[in-house]
Amino acid sequence: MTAPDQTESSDRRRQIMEAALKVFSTRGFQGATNKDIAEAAGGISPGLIYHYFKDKQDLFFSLLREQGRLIQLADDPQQLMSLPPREGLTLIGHSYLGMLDAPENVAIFRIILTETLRFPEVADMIRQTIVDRVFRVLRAYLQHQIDQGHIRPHDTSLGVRAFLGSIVINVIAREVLRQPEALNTTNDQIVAMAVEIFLHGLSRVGGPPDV
Amino acid sequence: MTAPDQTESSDRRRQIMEAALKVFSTRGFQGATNKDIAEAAGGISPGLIYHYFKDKQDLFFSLLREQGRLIQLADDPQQLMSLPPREGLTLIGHSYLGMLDAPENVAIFRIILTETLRFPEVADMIRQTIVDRVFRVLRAYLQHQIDQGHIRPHDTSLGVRAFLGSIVINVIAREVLRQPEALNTTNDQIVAMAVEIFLHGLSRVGGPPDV
Amino acid sequence: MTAPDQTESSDRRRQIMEAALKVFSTRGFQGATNKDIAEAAGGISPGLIYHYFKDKQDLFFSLLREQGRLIQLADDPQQLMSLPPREGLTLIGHSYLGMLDAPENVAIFRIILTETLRFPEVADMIRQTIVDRVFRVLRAYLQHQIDQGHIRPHDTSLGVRAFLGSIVINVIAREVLRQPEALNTTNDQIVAMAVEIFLHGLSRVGGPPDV
Amino acid sequence: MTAPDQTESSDRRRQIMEAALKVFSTRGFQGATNKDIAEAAGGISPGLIYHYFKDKQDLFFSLLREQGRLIQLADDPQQLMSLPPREGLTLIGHSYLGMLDAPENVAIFRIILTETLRFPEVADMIRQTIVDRVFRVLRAYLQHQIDQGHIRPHDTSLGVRAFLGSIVINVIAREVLRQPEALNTTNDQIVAMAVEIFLHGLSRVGGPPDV
DNA sequence: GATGAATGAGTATTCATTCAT
DNA sequence: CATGAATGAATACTCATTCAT
Repeated sequence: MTAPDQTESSDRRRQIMEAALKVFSTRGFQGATNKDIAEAAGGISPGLIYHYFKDKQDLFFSLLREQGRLIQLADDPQQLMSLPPREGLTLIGHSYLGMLDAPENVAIFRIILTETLRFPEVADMIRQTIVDRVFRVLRAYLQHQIDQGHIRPHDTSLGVRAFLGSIVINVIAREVLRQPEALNTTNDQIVAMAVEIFLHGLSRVGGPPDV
Repeated sequence: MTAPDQTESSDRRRQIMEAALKVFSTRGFQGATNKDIAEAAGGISPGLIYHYFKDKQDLFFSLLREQGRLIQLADDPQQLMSLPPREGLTLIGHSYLGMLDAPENVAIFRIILTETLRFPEVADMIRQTIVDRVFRVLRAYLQHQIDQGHIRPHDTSLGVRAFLGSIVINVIAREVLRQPEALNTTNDQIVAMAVEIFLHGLSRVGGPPDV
Repeated sequence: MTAPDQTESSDRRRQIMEAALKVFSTRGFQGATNKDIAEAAGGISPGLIYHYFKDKQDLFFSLLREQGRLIQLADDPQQLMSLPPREGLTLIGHSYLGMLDAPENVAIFRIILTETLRFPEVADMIRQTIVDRVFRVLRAYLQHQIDQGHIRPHDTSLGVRAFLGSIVINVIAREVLRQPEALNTTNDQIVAMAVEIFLHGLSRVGGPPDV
Repeated sequence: MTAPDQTESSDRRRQIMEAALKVFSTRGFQGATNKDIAEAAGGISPGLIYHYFKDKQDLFFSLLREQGRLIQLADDPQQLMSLPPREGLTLIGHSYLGMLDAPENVAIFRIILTETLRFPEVADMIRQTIVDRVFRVLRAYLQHQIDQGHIRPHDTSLGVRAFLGSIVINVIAREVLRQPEALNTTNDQIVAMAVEIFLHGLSRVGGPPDV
């Protein structure tokens, strides 16, 4: 008659993880108390967390694992591959940057930066569930464009990092350092600049006409 | 004949700060206990820390402040300005990246990423003592090259971030995420790629000959 | 049939306050450790105190506030007013002195003397919850007796203090200074002397016959 | 050539005791740190205290002992005894109350109230050096007046306390409870009221004419 | 499932006291 | 005499975790 227990239980579990995501992202792993999390989860009792998770660290890792899986990337390689460099990179850039705009993902991003030092496993986990996926897609795309003759051959591992770095640093400047200039920059500007540089550079010599 | 002995007390202070730098950078502000720091400072009594610093936060901030001041940048603008783009950017890139190679500075970098969320003041301090100085030098250089006609006019704020981002991300990949590919990359490769992309991009169309 | 069990938690709270009252009154606020209090409260864990009180000062103030409320005074003004001076003052004197006989109230009295310097708020609180109430009753009574022509007009504020002072000093002599002579004096003697003096004085000139 | 060491040393000792008197009286024994005292003593080093006193408690007791001795009372019994009741009591009252007006003595008074509970020895010491002396003088005076037929025979121990209590309570009301009415009262008013009550009481029946 | 009282192991901090200089 | 660095013991307070209900 009643809804299956399983669902109800999963809801509660998810509710706790969502609360934990918020709290961990603002206070860090050590700074977040179980009481904080319990309150953020709609005022449940701190003890209840231990019905769903072995301990605080288990909650933390479960959170990263499951949240990491939810992150959506430019994951339609089929369609991506057929795009020419400017369009493809713009798509990837926006996809990646847009991902960092969703509050849950900013939270994850903060946690990565914050807790990776304390828990080496977090670095591994994040690499496996997020970073490597992005890199794989982007490297495949670059290789494809090289094969197509649109882009010069180069160390794509370095190339991928250079391209993503020129985008991601803006998020750090915004969210971590809160640099005034960075706060006024739109995602469009960021991606356009990253793509333009990646493809043509800013040198006047031998480059395309002025931007 | 020798320098006066009065440095003894300052030595102890410095000794504590150096220990704290290590401990904070691996365990974070909250994770570092005074006991840890006291042990790292050669087994002194934890109470002694309070002779030199008001409290843990004072130690932390003193540390960042004084360490931040020590960071040496490509600070000879005179010589820098006269260099053509490739040489100038390479110099800046190496200067910046080399700075991050010194263990104390990697520690500072980790702390920045880690504690900036918990202490907004840290973001301010770091911006003032480090980031803004780097940005100022680099923006001035770019503007100069634009004025000279070597580089196309563009939003230099975005340009600076793009260039530095394509370098700094390698440090994150190395030190934070410990990506295997990033660990095998030399500083020379990183800077060369960043400069090449920044100046000419990787597009075959209208670009220079293959790298 | 029996009262609901929900008092369990309040019982614990009260148990802690009672223990604290004892410990504070003998060791003072600073001298009382949470360990002392926890042990006096039946060997509970010191941490448990923080379930019921924000911190040590909150426990201390809660204690004074709630205990202060419990103090019963000659609070039936109706009946009091109709009594002639000797009976009325004797009643008030005994009521006040008897109050100081209860061990909890001696404890409160000690705390007042002891901590009022460190916490000005304690003085305010005690004045409001205890002293002002006593003074109000007694001043009203004196004024009434003046109006009735039984007592000469005078500054009743000073009069009240004189009467109470001649009683209270015996408690100080007993409980604080432990003067041998004071220890042998009964409450009856104290009150009788205070009343006699207050009404007739001890001068032979123009006074009543010998006591 | 230099002043005798002994004096210089005594000066330093006295300087520390004076500083300690101030600090103890505002912060209590436990609340006063050696650092506080050293600073109040003109910025000497905390360690120096241990040249003159065995430990903090020794400083505290030395202080009370020596300060107690300094307190000057209505100590010319010869002259006192010859005064009639009103003049004699007024002199004693003013002498006692005036003593409490000197800041050092208010400090002592506060310390008595505050630390007597923690150190039973303090009660003994104070009783011996101050209270008993006052009582002895006053009891002798009362007995003399009784013998002279000026005052009715009574338990002079109780009588002394009643008289002093009606005065001292005003100091408590002022200094401890900070009662607004008490703050506006002059010493003259206090003593006059205490003497008037002690001699004639406030009853209209059989008393002297209105005050 | 759910609560929240209870514990115990920690942690920052304070401070009297010592002692080398 | 005098300093102040150094210690160690104490202490208020926090919090993850457990468990009886």
